[in-house]
Amino acid sequence: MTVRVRIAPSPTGYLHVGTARAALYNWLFARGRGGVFILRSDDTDSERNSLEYYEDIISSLQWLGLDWDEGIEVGGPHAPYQQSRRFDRYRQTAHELVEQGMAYYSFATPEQLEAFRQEAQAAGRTPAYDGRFRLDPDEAAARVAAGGPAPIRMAVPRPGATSFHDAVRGDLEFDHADVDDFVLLRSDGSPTYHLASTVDDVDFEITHVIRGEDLLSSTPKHILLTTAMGAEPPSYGHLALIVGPDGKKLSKRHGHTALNAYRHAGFLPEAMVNYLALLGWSPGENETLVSLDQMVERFNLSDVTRNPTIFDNDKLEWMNGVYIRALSVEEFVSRLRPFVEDGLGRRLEPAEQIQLEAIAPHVQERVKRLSEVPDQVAFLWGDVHYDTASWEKVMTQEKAPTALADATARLGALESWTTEAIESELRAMLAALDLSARKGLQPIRVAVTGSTVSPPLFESIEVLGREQTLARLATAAERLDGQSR
RNA sequence: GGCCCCGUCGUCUAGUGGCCUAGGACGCCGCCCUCUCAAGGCGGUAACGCCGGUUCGAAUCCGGUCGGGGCUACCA
Repeated sequence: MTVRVRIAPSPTGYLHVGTARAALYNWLFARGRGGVFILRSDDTDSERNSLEYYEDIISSLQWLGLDWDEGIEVGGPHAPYQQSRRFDRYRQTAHELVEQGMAYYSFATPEQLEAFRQEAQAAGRTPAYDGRFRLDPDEAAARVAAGGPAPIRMAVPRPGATSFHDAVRGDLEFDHADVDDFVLLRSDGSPTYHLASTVDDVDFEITHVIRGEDLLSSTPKHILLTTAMGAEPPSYGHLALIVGPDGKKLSKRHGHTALNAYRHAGFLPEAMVNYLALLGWSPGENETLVSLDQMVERFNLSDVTRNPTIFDNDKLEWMNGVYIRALSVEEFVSRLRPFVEDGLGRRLEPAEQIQLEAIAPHVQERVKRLSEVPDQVAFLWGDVHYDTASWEKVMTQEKAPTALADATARLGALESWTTEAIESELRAMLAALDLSARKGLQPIRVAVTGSTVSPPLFESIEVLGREQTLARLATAAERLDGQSR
């Protein structure tokens, strides 16, 4: 039997990192067994859906490199893959279940239900509605015919229990006393999540449902429903939740939960995928850096961990740095150009593009995120901005003026503007003034780049160019002079 | 409250009765390298929640306990 798995986000928010990880695991599972990966849109909530979120889900998945074989955008044999377009099918199913006596119109009032729950809780029982206010079929039918709106509830067989084997957690059993007669169809005729999701899983012939642990206790409902529909339940595998530093389900207050935030922050999709994969799964053999291909080869649901995992930004950043450094310089440049142009607020001129390519190898090993690059290369274009702390720290040194003057003279007279020549001139300056490289070069760095922290000085000077370098040395000298008077 | 899941360094994890004086990675600390910052190299810090039991032997099996989390809607 062909493996068919799905990921079913709701377009009521940007793609969440937890959903992204679930998508990745489903994708790995499918790809590793010649299966089919499906992208479905669980858009039953017309109030909160938005096109922006819908598009974000698609672009985020594409960015990660997770392609789907069937689903929204690409279509497939079971199209449409949007729940909002399948309401008739859900209603039909609910009505069929009523006819078969497996579900019923519920006329229990909210007050009755509330009182029941209170009482159950007070008595130390699970507040699961057991259908005690259910009308007999004839009376219910009469009230429906009279136009009384009512939700359709599942008639959960009691006593009874549902047991299943969870691919990551093992054998589980739920007593039906703890499963309530859940609503299938609301009184306004709209389907609940349980109904829509289960009907789709059956119709789309899903074989394995790999999803978050938050749905673990709803699984008996889904199995009951599937069976009631006369279908064979899929296998289930529940992933532990991704939590914040406080151990609670990852949410906005912990920081970024939207995958696109990481994209914009300059994380590479390769790094993101690698990190996400390791958040709850280990390839074994003490390995940390794993490519998508290797993951496909090794991924196994039984190797997925059961403990909740805390999202560790530090490790993600470290990993991203590793991936950035592994890029070829050309690749690095092409990926970071958008970030640089964004920072600049304009397109790069051809000459600037050449400068960027020249400085790239030196910033490549100094950043953990692409978004850090603009700041590091900003000194190349536009006016120098002197960082106050840097200036204070370095330019107040006794020999700073002399070093600037000497460097200006030497570089001004330089014939070939190469890193090597620049370095030897500046080292000659150090020797002449009896300064250590550590101390003597800092004034030059601040004069040229504006900060005590920059890419390597000699390379930076070469890339900046003779004209600009000399102009900046002059500006710094003037400014220093002005301050000393 | 009820039901369910989970419990190895700060974090992600390896570990499936002896190979564990518990391994790797991030972080942190120190040293080296060095024109700044990084990167890199070397070294260090640090964990089996607790109590019983089974066993010649337990991180690994069992029970309890404590702790954390999820669900508990005509949300998804």
